[in-house]
Parts: sequence; C-alpha cells; structure tokens
Amino acid sequence: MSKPSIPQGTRDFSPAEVRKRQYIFNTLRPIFELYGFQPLETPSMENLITLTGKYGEEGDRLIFKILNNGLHEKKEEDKTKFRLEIDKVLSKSYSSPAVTERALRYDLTIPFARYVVMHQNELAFPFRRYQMQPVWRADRPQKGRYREFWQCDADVVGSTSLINEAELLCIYQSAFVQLQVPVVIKVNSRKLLAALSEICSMPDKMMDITIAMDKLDKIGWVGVANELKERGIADEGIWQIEKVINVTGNNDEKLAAYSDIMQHSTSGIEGINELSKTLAYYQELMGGNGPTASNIVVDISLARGLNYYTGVIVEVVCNHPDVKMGSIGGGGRYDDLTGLFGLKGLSGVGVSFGVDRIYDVIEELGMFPKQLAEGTQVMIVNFGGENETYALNILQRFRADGIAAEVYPDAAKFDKQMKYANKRGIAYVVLPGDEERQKAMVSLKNFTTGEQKLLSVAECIGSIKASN
RNA sequence: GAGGUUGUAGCUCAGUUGGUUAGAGCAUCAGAUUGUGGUUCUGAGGGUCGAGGGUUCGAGCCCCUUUAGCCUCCCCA
Repeated sequence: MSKPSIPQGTRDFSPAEVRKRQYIFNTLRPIFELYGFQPLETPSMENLITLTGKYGEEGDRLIFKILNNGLHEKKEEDKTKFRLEIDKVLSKSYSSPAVTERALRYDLTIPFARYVVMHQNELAFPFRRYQMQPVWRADRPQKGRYREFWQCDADVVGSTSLINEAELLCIYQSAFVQLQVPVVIKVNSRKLLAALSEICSMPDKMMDITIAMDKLDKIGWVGVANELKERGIADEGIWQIEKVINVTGNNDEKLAAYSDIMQHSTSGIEGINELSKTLAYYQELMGGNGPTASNIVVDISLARGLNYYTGVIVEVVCNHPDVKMGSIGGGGRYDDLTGLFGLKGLSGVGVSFGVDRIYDVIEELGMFPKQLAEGTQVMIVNFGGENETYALNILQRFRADGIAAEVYPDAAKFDKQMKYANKRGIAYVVLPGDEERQKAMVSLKNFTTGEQKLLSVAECIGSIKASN
C-alpha cells in the first residue's frame, strides 16, 4: 500500500495550528462586527459561468474546475458528445458544460457580487458583509502560496462614499495592530494609472504600464524601463513615467506633485482627489491620530492584479526586516461588479486578509500568544473498579463548574496515564484512589511545579479556578 | 508553461572511488518501576533505499526513463 498523502498545495492543520488560526479569525471577527459588517457564507462551488471572465485570462486558467458527475448514467448520445468535448479539453485550454459546469470558488468577492444580485430585494443598501472561508486556485504552490487558502473579506456595496474606503483602512490598521504585525498599507488609484497611460499618449496600454510598474520593488527602475520598452511604450512615455516615479515626500507632497504632472488629465485629478479625501476621512476616523497614519503610503507603482478594480486600490505588506513575504492583504473599489450579473449602478469597495500568509508572518515573528496551546486543563487518573465510578463523579463536577476535564478511559498502568498527561501538556492531574475515595477527597497534582495536595473536591475546583 | 533541487524506518537525516546482513537521532512498544510524568538505563519492532528499465560478477551509489514534493520565474493572497 502506498503512503497516504494530500493534494499538492493543501495542508492538514494540527490542533496547535488550528488554535493559532482561530486566534487570527477571532481577532478579525470582532473588528468586522465593530464596524457594522454582517457575516455571510457562500458555497464552496459556484457555477463555472459565474466565475469565468472575472479574473482576467490568467485567473481563468487558475480556476479549479469540477468534473461533472453522473457521467456513467448518461444516454448514449450524451456520452458521444462528452467524448468529443473531452478530446477538445485535452487538446487545449478549453472547457465545456458537457464536461464541467461547476468550479471551486476562486475568491470571495465575485460570489459576494452574485449573492447581492440574487438577494437584492431583501438587502438594505449600503450592504456591508464580512466573509471568512477557503478559496482555491490551481496555481503552482510555493512559499506562502497554497492551492487551498483562507480569505477574510469585508466589503461594502451600494455606496460610493470614500468614508467606506477610509473605514476599511481603519480595519486593516486596527487588525494588524492587534495582531502585532508591523505593516505598510499602500494605497493608489486605478485612475492615476489610467492618467499615467494618458500622459504617455497610450491610453490603451494601461495594463502593460501597470504590470511593469508593479515590479518596481523587485527589479528597480532600470528593469521597469526595459519592460516598458518591451511592451511597446515609446521613450517619451517612459520619460514621463520616470518623472512620476521619482516623486518623493509624504503623501500630501506626493499627491501635490502628481496633480501638477497630471493637471490635464480628468481621471488623474479625480484619482488624486479621491486619495486625499480618503486619507482625510481616515485621519478623522482615527481621532486625528497622526502617527497611526504614517504607515499608510501613497504608492503609484501599486497595481493589483484583479481587473475589476476601478478606483482606490490598497495592498498590505509586512515591513519587518526579517520577514520576506508578498502581500498579506489587498482590496479596492469596483464600480460595477454587480453589473456583470445584471444589476447596474451598484458600486462596491472591499478588502481581503490573506490568513495563511498572516499566519506565516506571525509565526516567523513569534507573536502568537503563549497561552493558546491550552485544551484540557485537568486529567483524572483512572484506577479502575470503584475508583473509576468515583472518577466519573468528580469529572462531572469539574465540567459542571466549567473546567475542561477528561478522565483516562482505561485503567491503564499508572505511569502510562501520567506520560499521556505530560505529553498532552495538561496542567493538573487528579488522583482519585482508594485512600482519597474513602475520605471523599482527591489528590491534586500541579504538573508544572510537581506539587501535590490532598483536597476536597470543592477545594480542588476552587484551586484550579483560582489559577486561571 | 520554463528552470533548479530533493526522494533511504512513522519523522529528521547519514551512507566513503560501486563490495557481505543499509545506519543514527527522535518517536513507538516492552522492561527496570502495579500510586507519581517530564530525567536516566536496558531491550524490541519497524525498510520492495519513490517507481520502471539498463550497465556490472555485484547498484542506495553509475546511466536512461518516469513520478512526487520543495524552491524560483510568470502571476498572485
């Protein structure tokens, strides 16, 4: 028999890991609730047609498609059709409803848009929801990249106010402060990127320009310039882009310089106004707290892959020197996402937390709280016979008092039971033997100190509770 | 889709220019010790050396093919 394994890019989460992951979820959830977001869950699978064409060409390739079931039940003519279609699928990148009609969700935003359109009559707009569920991508796994990973999204749909953008920045800020992860929150606007392509007199090259610009961190300006050239941007355009990239200073200074350079571009001016207004709202929401805004940085080289963003875009990266990790969160404004499903004129904005990467970062920083690794607090040793009955009675009283307790289920050898408790990291062991039972008492052993006391059950419960 | 790298015990890994019956640590089980764990000591079990083929008197090691994981590019969280 071959060794068992799990699919590439997926992981098991052992008890300690689940606790750490829950710590992240349990940090985020109250923040979302505090900001008035409501919980939502959608199915793991969507109809393929819901997902295709929403994430760009590359995104379509990465959607996990589900093979239709019940193929063996089909009529002969359907089988023939299926064989023809599957030949096409095998010969090139192609999909067909005869072969696959459903797919695993690729992100949480598109299913959310689909949900909003389907339930538009029940919802009170602006509708704010948060969602914490796994998503799947058929990507090549590598460090910090999985095929199954969790996202936590917060979106507002049905409002164009920039207060929403500012609130989402507050959520990011608040979450990473609580998780003790040092971050830089980069903000930009698709409108500035559009303006940039206008300045180059190549408005149709916006995608090429943004893809190249996004690599500035990695390959530097010379590399970006080369890539721009390869992508067919004229020297005059590249010179203009360089001028923009070379702008330095704080956010206000950068935006002032951009408005100078982009004064003839309507979308440029719009984008700059939106960013400065968003930052002003943010300041107000943070109680005018200057220093907290310092890690929000206007960065014109920020691109973001998803092609439905239209306005402000945002990305979070950990800026601790020891941590090498891509973005751990991102989001932006999408003006007409629900339009794809037939509901026009509804604007949305949202952010996403990449839980798995955040986990890796916190682990690397050693910032998970120590006391997370707790489960059972007390184990009761099983001495068998009448003592077993006595043990069950004590067990029941512990639980009634809210103490997480378990009894060793077999009357196994004493040291085996002790070794088990030790390996589990259980804080206390209770010994109800003949002597204790006859006195209606128990011996309570503190497994950290090794100290042992003879107590009544009530005293024992009190002692354990006092230590919490 | 392109490139790099690694597959040897449950886990982490040694294994010499090719040479007898493939090793260690950890883990597991048993005993020292039937009411005292985390320390120690003794012993035991556990392997088609990723798979298939080739060279050779002889292959864990050399050659070819294949497969899986990890890492990088592309793209992304």
